[in-house]
Amino acid sequence: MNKNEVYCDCDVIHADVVEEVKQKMPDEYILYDLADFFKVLGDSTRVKIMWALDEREMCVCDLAVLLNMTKSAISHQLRFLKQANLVKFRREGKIVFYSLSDDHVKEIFEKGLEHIREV
Amino acid sequence: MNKNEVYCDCDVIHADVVEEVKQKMPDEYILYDLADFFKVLGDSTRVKIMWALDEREMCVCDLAVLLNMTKSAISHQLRFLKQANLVKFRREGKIVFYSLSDDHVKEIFEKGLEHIREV
DNA sequence: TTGACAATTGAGCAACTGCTCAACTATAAT
DNA sequence: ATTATAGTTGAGCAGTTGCTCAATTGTCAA
Repeated sequence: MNKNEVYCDCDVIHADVVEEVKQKMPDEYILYDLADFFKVLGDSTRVKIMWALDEREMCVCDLAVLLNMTKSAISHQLRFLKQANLVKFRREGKIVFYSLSDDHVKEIFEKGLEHIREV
Repeated sequence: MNKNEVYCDCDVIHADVVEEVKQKMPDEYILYDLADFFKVLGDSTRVKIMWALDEREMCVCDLAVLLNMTKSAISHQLRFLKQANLVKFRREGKIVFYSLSDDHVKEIFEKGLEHIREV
């Protein structure tokens, strides 16, 4: 796909505004990564996991029991959270304990929760 | 589907932990709404729109030109953002101007951006 | 009233996502 | 070694999502 192709179906109305905003626009990949970051938090199962891990370190089985889901389903979602660096883990024998990996994320998560509770 | 049915395929390992976390767990719908909130921010088109509106109030056409997309596509996404109360709008003749509706959201959005830039 | 243009909307489709299921690995106990 | 349990993984499928396209609404100017 040609990146320079024009898909827009209308003429610019406020050329000055568009130009000004375009100048300041961050690199494409930054906004892409930002969307991916929010996307990881944009699923109820993952949000529940995040909330639980925000309370306590937990293993896959406990999470499965808590959320009444299969280990497999939980494990799949933990994979996303791991890849996005939202959770970390430690192994203790057969058991793998998960916890939140990042205070920054914790803050954003808790701010989101606060926002929802006010609406 | 029966809500009380058990889907989990394993026994609880740390019953005390699960019980404690279950007690504190917010109502189902709260975490559901939180996921929906993040989900709205979890798309690159909507993130770009949010970023642009964080800079300046803009009309549909200008957004379409800025992001090189059709008015229709932009309008569809603005619909989501409207429904989620992330943007507000005002009509001026034929033109509809959109802007961010919420300082809380602005803060979460900017914190997310900051987080991405640090990684 | 008619035409022009900004914006919205619904149907439909291709791409994506979250789960299930079955097979697998890792570790510990016997 | 064998068995049991915790956890992971890949394929596949049903449900969801973001776009296109065409039709429509809303507003203004001639």
